[in-house]
Amino acid sequence: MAEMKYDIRRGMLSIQGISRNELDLSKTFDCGQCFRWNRVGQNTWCGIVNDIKYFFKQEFINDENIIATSATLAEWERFFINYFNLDVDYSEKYIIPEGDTFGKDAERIGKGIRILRQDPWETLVSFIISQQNNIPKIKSTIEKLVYGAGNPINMKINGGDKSGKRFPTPDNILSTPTSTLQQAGLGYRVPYIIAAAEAIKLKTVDLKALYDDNVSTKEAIDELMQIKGVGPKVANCVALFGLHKMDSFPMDVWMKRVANRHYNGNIDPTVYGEYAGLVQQYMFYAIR
DNA sequence: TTCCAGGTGATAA
DNA sequence: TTATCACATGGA
Repeated sequence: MAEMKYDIRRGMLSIQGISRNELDLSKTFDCGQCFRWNRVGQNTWCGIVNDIKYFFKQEFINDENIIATSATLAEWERFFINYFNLDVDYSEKYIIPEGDTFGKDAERIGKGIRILRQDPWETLVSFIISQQNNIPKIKSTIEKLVYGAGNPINMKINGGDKSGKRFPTPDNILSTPTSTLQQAGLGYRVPYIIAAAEAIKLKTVDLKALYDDNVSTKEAIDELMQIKGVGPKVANCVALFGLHKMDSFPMDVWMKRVANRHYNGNIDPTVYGEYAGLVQQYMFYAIR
């Protein structure tokens, strides 16, 4: 990656030197891996990370990819480069075999997606909610859950403060009345969310330990599946988007469609190499 | 009204 | 081991 150049104008940090193929915010935030980044204007997104509300804007001027953000330079360097995984050159991390035409097409369409390093607990809750649900409803359910069960905070927004809610902790979930959880629209997933909160609180499942690179993807998935309501699909999503196990390969209805249409009903993720999960996201983005 | 959504657990064979 | 079914909710 070329060296990043920074410019600060009117309090907004501007970043140049990242190509469109390396980071495309629209694809990254809309590819279904995250549910709390919302488009608030043309090429502009707003999201809450580390209890701070951030704005990101991406513009392509004369082929130059310019990212503007409310994050400070220190926040960008200390947190977001890692969050967007920008210290890794994706092009060397996966393989799409010759003759895999759908794989090549998906790569072309999806290039610019980054696999975000999201909070593991938030990812676990989010993907339990995602089951048998559509993306707009997942987003609204998560918002209602945060509003109903999260602790209030003063969020920093462009220097000012505004009250908001923190993503509910396992303790928050366990101390929230079931009726409140129901009102968030969780449906039959309420006991699953409670089971997840208990597993984390009792350390039956230790997300921090699973994050370690020495823990294999299979070990992490097996442990996550101890939680009632977490099956192979949700466990793979948590492993990929929350634990950064890049070879996780979630198989959902859309990927089954991909398999049926392009791979004779069966995809072998191992052919795509150590970042197979990234290829999965290219495919998911391309088919939807 | 019916169908569907980034599935899973329980049950039966 | 695999196949089938119920499960809440809300948008299209």
